Amino acid sequence: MEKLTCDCEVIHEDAVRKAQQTMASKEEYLQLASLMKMFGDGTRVQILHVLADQEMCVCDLAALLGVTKSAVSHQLKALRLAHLVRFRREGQIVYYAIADEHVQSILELGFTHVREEE
Amino acid sequence: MEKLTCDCEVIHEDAVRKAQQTMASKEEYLQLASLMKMFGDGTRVQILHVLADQEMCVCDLAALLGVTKSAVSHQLKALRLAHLVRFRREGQIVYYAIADEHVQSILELGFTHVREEE
DNA sequence: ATAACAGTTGAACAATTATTCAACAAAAGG
DNA sequence: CCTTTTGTTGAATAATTGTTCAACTGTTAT
Repeated sequence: MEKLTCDCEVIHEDAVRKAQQTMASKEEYLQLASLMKMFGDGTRVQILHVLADQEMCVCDLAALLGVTKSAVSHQLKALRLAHLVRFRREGQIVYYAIADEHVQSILELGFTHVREEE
Repeated sequence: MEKLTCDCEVIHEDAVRKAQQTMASKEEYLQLASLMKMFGDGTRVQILHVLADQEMCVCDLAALLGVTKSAVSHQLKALRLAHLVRFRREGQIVYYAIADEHVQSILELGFTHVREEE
């Protein structure tokens, strides 16, 4: 039995109960939110879109996006932790690429939605 | 001809040029990022997931999520501006629902990705 | 060794953001 | 008309976040 900590009473008890049953756990929503957060930044979304076509090294990404290597590296680390990119080292150069096809699918759905708005 | 404002030289000129051609405009990336940002918060993503199943009023959402009506209303406004939810008023009660099927598709892809991680 | 270059990291700073509180608008009912 | 209730709004606050700078790692070449 969970106390409802809000400033109002439930109006449609049936709807709320039904929702409670179909909901995922709070942790899962937080995981989902932090995944989606990766797509919620201009620099990161550019990186992901570019890497969906071809692998690239940090330096080229920095030049392409007009930011410092450091900035790109920080963002790539975040994307790595979210399992959205993978990388391979070749000498001193590190090449990054998209981790899997989900990334591309999510980007495409997003673009579709954006382009449909008036 | 655009000056590259970063702290390094281009290493793979061909890769960078190819990327430049397939890239969308900066504005489009920012629009996409602000769309995806809507999914990048625990409260909002819960709201979207719940509304994907059934419409709900602000009060019930607040009770369900354990936050104030005000917090829910602020988030619903953001979701409205991103064209992710629509609403109808019935007396004093305002019912919110998902705007279109894209929302559900994006959520599902996200959940799939999250659940695939070890 | 030493120098040069690619990349990473942590601290600091600025900017954005999510929540609460309080005040307000709009509808319903006594 | 006055009260109650749903919902919205703006200001304030706290927390998160993206970038830069500077220092550091590791690899390559002289």
